[in-house]
Amino acid sequence: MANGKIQRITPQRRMIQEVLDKPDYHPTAAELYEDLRRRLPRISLGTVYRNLDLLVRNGLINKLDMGSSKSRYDGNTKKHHHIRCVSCHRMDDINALPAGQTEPQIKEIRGYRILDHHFEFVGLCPSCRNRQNAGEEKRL
Amino acid sequence: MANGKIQRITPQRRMIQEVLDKPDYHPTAAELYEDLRRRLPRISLGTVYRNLDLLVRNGLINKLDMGSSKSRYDGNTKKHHHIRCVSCHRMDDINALPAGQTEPQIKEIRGYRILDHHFEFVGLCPSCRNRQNAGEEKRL
DNA sequence: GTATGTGCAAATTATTTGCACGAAG
DNA sequence: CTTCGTGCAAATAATTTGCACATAC
Repeated sequence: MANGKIQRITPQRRMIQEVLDKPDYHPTAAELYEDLRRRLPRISLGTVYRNLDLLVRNGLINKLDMGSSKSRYDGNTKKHHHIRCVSCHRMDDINALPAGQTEPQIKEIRGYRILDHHFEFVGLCPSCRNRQNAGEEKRL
Repeated sequence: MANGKIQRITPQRRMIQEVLDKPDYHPTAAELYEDLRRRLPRISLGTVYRNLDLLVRNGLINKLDMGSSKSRYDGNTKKHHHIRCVSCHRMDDINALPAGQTEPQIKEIRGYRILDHHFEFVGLCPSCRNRQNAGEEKRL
């Protein structure tokens, strides 16, 4: 993986993209690795990380770093936002902003040239709302 | 640090809060540690992490996990948003949303009970705009 | 005086990388 | 065939933790 361009299509690479194409699926590298192993038993975690990094650098997937030490990856490259569960760390897509909200069009703030923006909503997912006040879940 | 409540005020704990009170200051744990060592030469990195975690759990500071493997910490607990430089990872506060933007008031999306939301703007900070197209900086 | 907090060092977790072999083009 | 990619294992980087001593209250 000398430079940053994708040169070859390997089964590993193709499968990573294919699996990440599911909607509302934002796995960590380790979760993705477990998924992939069912179909490519000899794949290694290093290969998963190398390919994720390559796909991110080529703009084919996105890396999400939010509220956890582990990165998550998102195959949906269309503009959208996320909602994350504070309790179980589940993450889902939000394709349209809530009523009355519009995407900011501004190009400069505080001297920065603005390239992009994200919303993140934080809350309790449907499952965690139920067993809510059952104390903190995994607090990773 | 048996449970989650702050029991005692130690010089280390007081100094961490005091240093984090500066505006537009969002250091990583390691950066904060270096800062603190100038005034408390014997402080340890473990103590910094333990106190940051405790302060976060008590709502006295915020932890920011965005676009990097290192967490940053923010002493400003008033509602605000951030802009982050893609190149040098500098991060600044945005206290008011851009013209036309309002804070979402919605309480539920996709079955989640919404507790909070953040905007993050991403762009090039003033310094990096200058030496821009000078290729990628530290890509941490 | 006692429980909580600290410093230190070792442990853990997530991610990255060197190297020899394998496979895409 | 040649270069790029993979598996494996070891290396790094960030964060957490066990333990004996120190200190806030």
